Amino acid sequence: MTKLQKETIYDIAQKAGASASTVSAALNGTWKKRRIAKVTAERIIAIAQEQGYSANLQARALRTSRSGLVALLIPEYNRFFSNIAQTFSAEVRARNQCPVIISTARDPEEERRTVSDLTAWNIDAIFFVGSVAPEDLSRHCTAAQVPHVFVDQPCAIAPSVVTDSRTGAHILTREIIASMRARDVPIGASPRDTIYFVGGDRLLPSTRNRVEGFSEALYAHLGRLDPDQIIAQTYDLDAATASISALYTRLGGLPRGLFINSDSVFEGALRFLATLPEAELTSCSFGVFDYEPYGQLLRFPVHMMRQRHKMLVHRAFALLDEASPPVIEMVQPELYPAPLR
Amino acid sequence: MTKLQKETIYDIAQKAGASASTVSAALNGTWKKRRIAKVTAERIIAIAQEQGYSANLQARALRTSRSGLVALLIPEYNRFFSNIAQTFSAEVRARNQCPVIISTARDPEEERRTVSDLTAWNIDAIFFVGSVAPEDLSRHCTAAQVPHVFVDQPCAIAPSVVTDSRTGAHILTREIIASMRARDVPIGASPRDTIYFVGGDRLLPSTRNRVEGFSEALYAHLGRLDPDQIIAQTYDLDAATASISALYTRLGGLPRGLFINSDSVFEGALRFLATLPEAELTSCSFGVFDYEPYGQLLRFPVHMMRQRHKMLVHRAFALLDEASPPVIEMVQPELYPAPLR
DNA sequence: TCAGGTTGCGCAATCGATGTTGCAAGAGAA
DNA sequence: TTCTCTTGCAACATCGATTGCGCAACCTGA
Repeated sequence: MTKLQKETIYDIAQKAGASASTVSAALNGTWKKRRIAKVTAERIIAIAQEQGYSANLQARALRTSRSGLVALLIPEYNRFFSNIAQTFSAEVRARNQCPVIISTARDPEEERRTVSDLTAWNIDAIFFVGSVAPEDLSRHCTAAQVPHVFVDQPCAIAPSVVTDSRTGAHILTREIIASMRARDVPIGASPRDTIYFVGGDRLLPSTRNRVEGFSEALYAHLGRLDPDQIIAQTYDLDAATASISALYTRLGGLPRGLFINSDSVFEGALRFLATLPEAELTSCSFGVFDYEPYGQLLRFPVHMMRQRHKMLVHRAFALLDEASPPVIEMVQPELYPAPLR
Repeated sequence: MTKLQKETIYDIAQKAGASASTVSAALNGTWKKRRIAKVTAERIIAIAQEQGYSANLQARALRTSRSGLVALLIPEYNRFFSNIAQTFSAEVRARNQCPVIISTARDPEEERRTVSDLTAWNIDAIFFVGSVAPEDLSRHCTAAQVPHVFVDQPCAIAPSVVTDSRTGAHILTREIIASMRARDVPIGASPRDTIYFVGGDRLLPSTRNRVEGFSEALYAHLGRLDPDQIIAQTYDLDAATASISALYTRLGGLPRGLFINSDSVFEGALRFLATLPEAELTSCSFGVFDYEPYGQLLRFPVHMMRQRHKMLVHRAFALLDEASPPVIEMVQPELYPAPLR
């Protein structure tokens, strides 16, 4: 069993008959540079091992002003962000640093506070995922000289890696159109015979780009587009339930196509959809901009656009490593078409 | 904009015409106790505010040997653990501390390393969720004098809060039985006309308890139970797919009842189930020991047992607060019966 | 034997915040 | 006026690891 009273390099030094600085050098691997005899270093290392010594990281961080901590800020713990977190953790571990993951609930104030906290911890780097106010956060980090990168939400003044939402939305929309045509829906014939875009926040670039990709694809097919077809105020789950329900009432039934922005919106929508008879559901072609394995197992066909979370994270690390200037790197999402039945 | 060079209490002291210790006292709120004049304290606080000062937390932690960090260790980021993480974060924030969430991939070695890391950071407390080797971890924490608590997986030598898996499994099993009877299944008539338990790790207490609850309920109804009906080696998703598939082959079809242990197993199972025609699915009554909103929207009825994650976390905090001795506190899960169709 | 080079290691300052101790100035009492 | 309190604040040691600097001891060649 290890000591109750925490050991310090001074304790080790005493036991090894050396000085604290020698111990420090030995344990750091800098002993060669500091011309410590190999035998001395090895003796010290052996003693430290057997005593179960581990350095006080605050002291080290205080001295070196590097904490060995790398943070990931996510809005919440949904499937997409959790996947990102998983990939991020593994990568940080592989670099012998410590991953710290914090959710900020899409609250700009909370984001700022968290960044302050983290810089007060001399954090080595911060990954922002889906932040609400990127530029503001970036300025904070720059002021505190903290390297940082944005994922899934671009920042004008910092390196960013984002999913190509516009192209993705375009492709997904075309898939929905194809699916409707396969069912002989007279696209555009009536307000119900078209596609509606639901969910997300139009003020955010990702939603904006998805709306653009959606609009382009639909316009290319139909030659027109009603602004009413786009209902994008929030990612909130309950709001999604309400939106779909309202749309249903307005149209007197489900539309023939639905473009659903994000998995939380999907989940919210399903709460309403679950109350409908199966026949109504199968009369609508669904496209979801996100991937949710359960989606493929529902009673109606759902096309999904999966964001490549591993790629996003890996590219983000690459940008950090090369101390990249502000650029926006695009990663293409993958289409998961609905299984044929 | 804040300074480029980080400010210290010494800088503030100079600007305020005071000493560092006075500044420290003023900013800590301990100025009253240290007999600093109110005006002085207010002047210092004002200056610190306007300079955007924030304390170097390593220095503070080094001095006080309290970091203000509270850690949560989870096996992975699935829905249940993510919910726990969310609740945990909020609670820690409310206490003005900093939540740190780390996933250890169910790897005991990784768990130990992480605990070492955390104690090296003078972590204030650790919450272990679903740990593989609780006693070992607990000893480590005790040695390092770190308060800790176990959630969802009991520890013999530390306070723990767990879901009452046994009672929950009993109730869920009865629900499956009721559902089978409603469909006029001749329970026990043939190997297919009964319930199979799939997934989880029998070496872990939670799975063991669920198996017990399941067995009791089934035995109470039938008066017998074949050990073959219990297939519980792992929580792994791919393994679950394989298990269900093998069971299907063995029985020449789906059984009439399935008790599915955890959402990851559910997801794995669905990969196979999705390949079956709808009629086969509706011939089986499903019970899942976990809650997954999508489950209520599948093409077949699924009964679910939801773990009360908020309650689990709140009780865990309570046990920590009262510096509880080793006890195991039970929290009842909630049944979410399949919606009627 | 001595200048000059190399090897091996310890001294002490430092990072920034905290808190104990002690000192000076003013208030009140004698 | 002198003595005792009280008030208000600064000096300084401290937490533990890191690192620039420098000092011995030893070696080598002249």
